[in-house]
Amino acid sequence: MPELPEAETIARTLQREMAGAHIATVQVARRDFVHGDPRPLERIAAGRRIAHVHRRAKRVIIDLDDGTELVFRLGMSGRITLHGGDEPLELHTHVVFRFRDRAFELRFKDPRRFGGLWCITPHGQSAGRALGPVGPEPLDLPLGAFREMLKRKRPIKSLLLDQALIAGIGNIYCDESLHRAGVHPESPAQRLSHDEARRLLRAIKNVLRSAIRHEGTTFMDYRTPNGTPGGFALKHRVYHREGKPCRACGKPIVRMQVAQRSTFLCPTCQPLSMREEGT
DNA sequence: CGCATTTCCTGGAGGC
DNA sequence: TGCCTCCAGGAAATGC
Repeated sequence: MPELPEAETIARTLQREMAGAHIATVQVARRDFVHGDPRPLERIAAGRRIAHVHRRAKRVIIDLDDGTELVFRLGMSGRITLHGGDEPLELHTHVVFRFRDRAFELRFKDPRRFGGLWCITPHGQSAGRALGPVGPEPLDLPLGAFREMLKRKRPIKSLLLDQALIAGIGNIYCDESLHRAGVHPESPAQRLSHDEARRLLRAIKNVLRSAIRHEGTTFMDYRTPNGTPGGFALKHRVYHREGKPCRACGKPIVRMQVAQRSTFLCPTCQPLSMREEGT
């Protein structure tokens, strides 16, 4: 389940391996997986050079030398991998890039197809489904702006998962951050104290930075582009640990539904925030 | 506007 | 073993 740290890991790997690469050909196996400029991606990208690879929110973005942006949204089962060209195409491989000056090819596969590839050309027609609005990057977010965001009644978990408000946090890192901050996922956002808000933002940044250092989290699908799993699962304190002892207090981790998502928490370490308004 | 619910999709897990 | 149902998840669409 690629969230911000997984996308960051993929982007860094691709920037290291692919910056400067000359695209020879592009193969699109599923036309409805590609959005944006309606012209064929094969013709837009072939012959271009990869200028830079970076990340925004959970998206991996390849900048081409003519200003075209290729935006990869990974959904939950999306994978970008580098393969020797002689390896057989895996099922659900929707787009393949081949290069003049690289031995391997770049493949984008996504069995569940919650992801997609957006081709944004500099003066191109912006047809097709557009990308939704994206909030600020959490790693750059100042406390003041974060507290401004919290002025809503919604459960804090549903707010942290809202990409239009804050970018890149998914189910795993949301639960981990809330536990580290000692905040209950159902706490109304506006009921968090100043100290809870400060702890939560700090926890989000620490969890994301730590996960990036470990190259992300691997439960099932996710791998770095070179095929190695991420190492962050070992550090999980609540996610997928229902019934197991809380690493802080020893009481069992509880599972519940919040914001239509499976949610893991320690009710002892994460009391509901009850601050009265205006205090 | 704000928030909840439904939908998309496949593969893996669990029941029998 | 094999078949069936259920469920995970991000985010857009729909409903109230």
